[in-house]
Amino acid sequence: MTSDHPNALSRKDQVRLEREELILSVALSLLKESGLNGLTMQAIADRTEYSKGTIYQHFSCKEDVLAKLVIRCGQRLISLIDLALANSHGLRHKVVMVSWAFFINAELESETAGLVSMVKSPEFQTKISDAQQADLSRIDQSILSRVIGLFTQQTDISADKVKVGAFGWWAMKWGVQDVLVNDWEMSKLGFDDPKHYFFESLHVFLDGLGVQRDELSHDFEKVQAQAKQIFQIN
Amino acid sequence: MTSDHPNALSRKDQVRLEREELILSVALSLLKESGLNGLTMQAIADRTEYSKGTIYQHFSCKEDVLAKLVIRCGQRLISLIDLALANSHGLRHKVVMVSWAFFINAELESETAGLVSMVKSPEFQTKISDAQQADLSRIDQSILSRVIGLFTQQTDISADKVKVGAFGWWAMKWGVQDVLVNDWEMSKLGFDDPKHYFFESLHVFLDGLGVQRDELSHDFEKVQAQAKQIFQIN
DNA sequence: CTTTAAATTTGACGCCGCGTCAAAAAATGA
DNA sequence: TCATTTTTTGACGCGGCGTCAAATTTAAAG
Repeated sequence: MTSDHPNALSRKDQVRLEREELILSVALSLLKESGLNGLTMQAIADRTEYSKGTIYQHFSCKEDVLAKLVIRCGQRLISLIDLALANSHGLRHKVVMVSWAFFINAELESETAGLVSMVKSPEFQTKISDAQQADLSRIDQSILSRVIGLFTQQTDISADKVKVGAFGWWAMKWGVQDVLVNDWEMSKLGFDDPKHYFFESLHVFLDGLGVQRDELSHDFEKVQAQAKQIFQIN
Repeated sequence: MTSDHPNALSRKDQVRLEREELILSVALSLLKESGLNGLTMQAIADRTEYSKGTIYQHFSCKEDVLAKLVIRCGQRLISLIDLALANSHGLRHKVVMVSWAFFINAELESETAGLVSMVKSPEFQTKISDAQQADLSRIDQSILSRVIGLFTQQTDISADKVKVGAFGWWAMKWGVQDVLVNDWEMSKLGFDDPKHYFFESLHVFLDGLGVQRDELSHDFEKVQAQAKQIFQIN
């Protein structure tokens, strides 16, 4: 039983992979339509026209499905970040564009983005496989190492500030994500557009770090348009 | 049936309130011992020596219990913040001490602190009463208004930066909270003590805002000791 | 103290979703 | 065609949530 295509997946694996895709896409659509509550294993089975047992041959539990969704979302994010880094110039501009990668990725699949912090909770982690935990961990590592590398390579920031820069950006970014995904009552307190305030805060932070200013980066609308163009949105 | 103590709670209400306390303390201890999974309505009933039905006379659902825990935790936080504000001087020092209020509050009851973002999720919000939602909302408002007030009153920050300052601090703070409660694999990337990095980042941010520096605020150990003293920890 | 009425407590019950597994169906191959 | 392996199926058991009719307790009235 040798494969016809030595380098390709066997027919069996091919089918298996396609079905996994199907299950995930169905899960995502259920999530969009009726939220976490509407996403049940039975519902996935019904919608995919398979039975529950078959679903369980691909995913060990509900958490496994959700984790996989988050992992895919994270991988897409990384590719957006790489696009951002490849299409920007200067530390400040790069940091801004990387931040936009996050926002746009979250917009592309807000349902999934909202699950990230839940997936990182201890309760959740105990239910998923070590492999999945490792995948999730690797995503954060990939992102953070890119940011650290970015701060390191650029000349306009002192060596001892590199990690502080990466950390501060990381913390701010997650804080805002939290605010955005559940739409925290920010507006009730006069913060109508959290993204605007995020970028203002980010610039203040970069100022504090001693990162060189540039005109383009401070123009919210212009940078947003640029981001959408780079990431090919709309 | 007039009350013996005109200004006090009626006997009935008194009993009711005591029992609510009991239920919450039992819920908290269950949470500490066996996590969210171990916290079931039946377990609360067993531990309190009441029956499930009676528990349900106090709380409409499990989420109601959790929300109440988070609200109490938030109220204690506000009192810590007020202590911090009353015992610190100058904008930078005050911001630092308020941040410590958060960290120490989270340490005092880490189980509850870890629930905050979950409680804010849309799924969760649909399950709790409007009153609870309002209480939760009010806590954030109280905190943010104190911080905004703080930035407004001080003279070393321009008016148009006030909201940016409050927002940036808020975002950073939540981001770090996220990192701390689930212990995000920060250490794997060389960020051994997130709190240290948080305060370094915070100072960078305050620098960027143009907040006056002072010696004390930059000494992590000293400020931590001061915070513990003010909040009467240990 | 008894009787009656109201208030409170109880836990068995119904429901739903998860995950399992023996049996059925399909695929393989001889 | 039939035997064997692989895959699929959905009925089932379990556990937790929330309910509600019945039991118990408390209060009031006679």
